[in-house]
Amino acid sequence: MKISEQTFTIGKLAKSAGVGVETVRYYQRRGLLAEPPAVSGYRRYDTLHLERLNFIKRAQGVGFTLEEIGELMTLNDTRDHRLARSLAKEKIRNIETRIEQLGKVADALRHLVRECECGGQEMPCPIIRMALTP
Amino acid sequence: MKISEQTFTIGKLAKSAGVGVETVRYYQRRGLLAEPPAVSGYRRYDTLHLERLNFIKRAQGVGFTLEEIGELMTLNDTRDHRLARSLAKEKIRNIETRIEQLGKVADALRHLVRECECGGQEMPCPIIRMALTP
DNA sequence: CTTGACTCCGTACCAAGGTACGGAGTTTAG
DNA sequence: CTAAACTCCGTACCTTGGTACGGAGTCAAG
Repeated sequence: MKISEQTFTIGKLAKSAGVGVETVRYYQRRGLLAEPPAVSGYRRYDTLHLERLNFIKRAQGVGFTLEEIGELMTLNDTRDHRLARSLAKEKIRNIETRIEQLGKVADALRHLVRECECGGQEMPCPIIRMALTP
Repeated sequence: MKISEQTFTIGKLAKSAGVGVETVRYYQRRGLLAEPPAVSGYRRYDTLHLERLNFIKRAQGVGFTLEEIGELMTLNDTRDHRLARSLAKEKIRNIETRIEQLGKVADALRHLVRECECGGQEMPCPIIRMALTP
C-alpha cells in the first residue's frame, strides 16, 4: 500500500533536488542512484529518489566525496552504525589535519608578507626568494 | 664569467629536484621553466633551472597553484613586490576562509557522531539520516 | 497534428597537476 | 662495439564532479 505514488520525470526530479539533469544521470552511472523502470522509454522517479538526491547533497555539504557517500549508503542498507561512525570520525581527523596544515601555510605566508613589508624596495622580495630558504 | 657551468640532462635535473622527468617537461609546456638549448638533440640544464624547480616546489608547498607561481615568477622579473605581497595576502585570506569552512564541517560531523553514539542500535543512524534534517 | 519541450543514450570535454606510453635516436658503461 | 639506459616528441590517460553536445525518439499544449 503506497500512500503517495507520485512520480517525476528526470527533469522534474532534478529541479526538485536543485541539481541538473546531467547530474542525476551521472549519479546513476556512478551507482549512487537507482535507475527506475521506464514506462515507455521514459524513466519515472519517485520520492525515494528525491530523498536520495537530497541525502547526497547534504553529505557532500559536510565534506564527503561521492565515493564515501556510496559507502555510507551501503552502510545504511546493512544498518552498520559503528562503521558509519568510524567513517565520520576518520573524516573528522582528515579535516583536523588539513586545518593544521593550512594554518601553518597561512603563518608562513604572513611571515613572508611581514618581511617583505619591512624590507625596502630593493631586491629580492622574500615572497619570491623563498626558494632560497629551505 | 660563469663560475660553475654545471649542466644536467633532464633526468639528472628531475632527480636533483625530486620530481619526475615528465613533470619537468610538463612545466616547460606550461611555460614555468625555460627550455635550454640542446647540444645535440639533448637539452642541457643548469643550476638556474634547478633553482626554478625548487622555487616551484616551495611555492606549491605554501599553497600556490602553478598558475599563481607563474605570476609570481613574472613579478620577480618586474620586481613588483607590492603585487607579490597582495597576491600573498589574497592567498592568506583564501586559506582563512577555507579553515573556517572546514571547522564548521568538522563541528557538524562531531555533532552527528555524538548523536549517533548516544542513540541505540536502532535505526536510523543520524549520520546516514542527516538527509532529513535541513 | 504540429511544434516545442522534454527524454534517451553515448561520448567528449572542463579544471589541475601531472603520469604513462610508444617509437626513434643518442649516449655511456662494460 | 654492443647493449642498457637515457632522451626526444606527441599524444593519451588519470582523478573528481560534473557539464555539454548531437541525433533520435516521445510527450504535451495549442
